[in-house]
Amino acid sequence: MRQGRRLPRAFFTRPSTQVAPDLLGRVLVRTLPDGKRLAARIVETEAYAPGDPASHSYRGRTPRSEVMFGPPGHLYVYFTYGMHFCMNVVTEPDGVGSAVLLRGAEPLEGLDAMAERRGTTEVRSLCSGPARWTQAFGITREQDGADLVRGRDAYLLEGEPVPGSAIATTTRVGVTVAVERPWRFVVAGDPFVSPGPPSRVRG
DNA sequence: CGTTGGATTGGCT
DNA sequence: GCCAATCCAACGC
Repeated sequence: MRQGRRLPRAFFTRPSTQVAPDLLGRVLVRTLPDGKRLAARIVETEAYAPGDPASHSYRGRTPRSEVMFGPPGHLYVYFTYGMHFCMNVVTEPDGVGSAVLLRGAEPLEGLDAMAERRGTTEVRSLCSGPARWTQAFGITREQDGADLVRGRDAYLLEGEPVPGSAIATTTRVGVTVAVERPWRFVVAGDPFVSPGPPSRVRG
């Protein structure tokens, strides 16, 4: 299956609210330490913007959020709830704290390795949910800051972008502030989207 | 330095 | 539907 070329730096050098819907249909590839390759098609994202009270960048640079303020096209990985990792794609120019949370994907390649890490063979439980996906892909603190444009650990391929008419928006999951910003983007009706708030298809 | 609660998940009622 | 698991960032004193 052909997935095209890597997404270039310029793809990420835009507002997170533009990058988030544009990431749907793209393919995240992971090279495990043993050389095995995993791939999945993105179906669910969330945008976190500068000045956004829900963003880790809202209160300025901290050791944790530092990568968010760095150059675009890098991975921002954080640890939460004492046991889970979540991964983001850094957006906007160097110096701006902005990113897109990767929340869900359709497994394409390396399902056996994903199932082993996840402890289940249920395909819809492998990468549907931000912490499930990082576990399936073996993404931890060690990949925080990884360069998706030039690196080998993880990268993004063009895949097939999803047209606006097939994208639905909702409020962000688990976010109690800034509910007026409907910045969760999903492929409408896709079975690999995790359950979430009621969605509305874009016009 | 102590407290609080989180961009979650899975198991149990 | 409810809640425990389990770390640590951020904030207040």
